[in-house]
Amino acid sequence: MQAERTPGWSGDLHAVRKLHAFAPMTGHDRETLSRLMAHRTRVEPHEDILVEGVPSRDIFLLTSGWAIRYKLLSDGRRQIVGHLIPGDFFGLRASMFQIADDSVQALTTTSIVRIPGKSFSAMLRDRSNLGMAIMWSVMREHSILAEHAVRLGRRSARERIAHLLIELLHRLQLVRLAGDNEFHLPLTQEVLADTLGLSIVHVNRALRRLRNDGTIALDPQRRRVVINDVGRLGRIAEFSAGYLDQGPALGGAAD
Amino acid sequence: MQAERTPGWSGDLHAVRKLHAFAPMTGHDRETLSRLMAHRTRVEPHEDILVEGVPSRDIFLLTSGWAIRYKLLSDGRRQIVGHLIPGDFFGLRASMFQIADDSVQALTTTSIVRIPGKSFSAMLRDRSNLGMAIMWSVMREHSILAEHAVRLGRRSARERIAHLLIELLHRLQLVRLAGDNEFHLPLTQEVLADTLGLSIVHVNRALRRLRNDGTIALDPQRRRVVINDVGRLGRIAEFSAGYLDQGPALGGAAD
DNA sequence: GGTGGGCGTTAACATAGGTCATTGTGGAGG
DNA sequence: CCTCCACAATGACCTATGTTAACGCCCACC
Repeated sequence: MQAERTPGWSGDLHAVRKLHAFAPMTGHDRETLSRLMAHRTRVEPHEDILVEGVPSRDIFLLTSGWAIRYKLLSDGRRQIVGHLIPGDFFGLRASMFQIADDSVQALTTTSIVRIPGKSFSAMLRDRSNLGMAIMWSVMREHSILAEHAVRLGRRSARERIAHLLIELLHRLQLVRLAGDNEFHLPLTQEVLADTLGLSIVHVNRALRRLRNDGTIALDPQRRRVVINDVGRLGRIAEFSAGYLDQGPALGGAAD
Repeated sequence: MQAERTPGWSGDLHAVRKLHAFAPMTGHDRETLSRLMAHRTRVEPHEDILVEGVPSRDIFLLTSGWAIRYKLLSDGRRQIVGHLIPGDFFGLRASMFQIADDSVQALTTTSIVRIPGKSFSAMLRDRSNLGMAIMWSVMREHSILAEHAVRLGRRSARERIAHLLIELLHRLQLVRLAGDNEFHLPLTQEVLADTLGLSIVHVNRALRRLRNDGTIALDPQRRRVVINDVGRLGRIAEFSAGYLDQGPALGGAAD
């Protein structure tokens, strides 16, 4: 369903802010993006945008709301392999391979922009900053995924939660969707559990401990987290932002 | 330390075979590769080739032996995030960002080829098949990593081992380093544990069960695995090869 | 031909985290 | 106003996996 207008850069600043952190978005790039954004689509919660095993050629940009990338096992177990927030692209891998190798589902009402595979190829061919910036954001996603694996394989429940919260804080700050120490977190405990490889009950326990500690505060109604002591949470998580804050090495592969 | 000669394609077939699965390697591509391979380096077990946090501009190609990609926590916990086998490239992310965001260490005596960042950039700029093929192999690695996360987050010890073995069987077969149902596996139980997010003891237990089952056979001396019943192991793992066997969509982003 | 170190194997025991079951609460819809 | 439903919260209990500790084997090295 069609939704918001696209008056200049009102709602799409997220992507620009993020990409800008990598490569300067020229007027031309912005124009290109803006043209691509001509038609946005609204997606409702629980709707799948990409489905594992199904062909897809296009690239997507999430412009508002949250989504997850996940895989299912036949007995219903689900592992969430990533979270998509405004400014994130997805579908690139699916467009390079024949088919999507994981599913993407909206968590909240979201709006997305579909960039035809052809347009994206053209951008790459022209070596526009935009194309390069998107490649960079794929690499960054790869880094995030590697940290996710460490979280799943070698951290305790408490550490996993702490680490995820700090990671999200950083990512959201980059697109100005988080304050210094608080943000809107539309994840149910079930989603957290499937992200962190834990049971719902245990997520609840660990969360409560963190709250009793006074380390964080949750407002379940407004779905808001406040991190009372960012330093402490970071220490629990043993978080180091290296994998998120890397600028590009412009002389390198992207030269 | 300098080692083998590079007479034509003797030892480097692995990479070619793998890349060929993606895009036809023209004579020109082969020539380029071969020029790049001019000097190979030998790396001894336990030697780090890349270190998390340390700058690196070059791309590497592993031409023989095994290596791992890993991260450490301050108390010594280690999570292996990937295995590198002959034909695998690494260092691309490190070259796009300022620094490596994980470490790469040789498991066996290996030989590697260092491709200067500049040469790689040039290949990309020229849109050579080689450059594209390398991008493709990065994407494939991303897919493998996503499956790794699922393995860590939502599979039991037994399933994790089964899944890893089948994955390695497939990957090794692609470069002709595995037979129909057996291959050389130079991973100690400690490495398996750090890969699978388990303790050494528990890896041992799960492995023994698999052996008692008759599902697999191990020759610890010769470091060889024989999978007596590939179908069964695959069913235990709930393995589907989609994420490994994807050919390229040449009309897509790589068009 | 000792000896020491790396690796695999096992048993006994400890615990983080899973499962099951129940209750509360707020919002959506009749 | 009542009902339903999704979600959070918690207690009781269970189990997969971790920990500690010991032992054996092979092999490299002295």
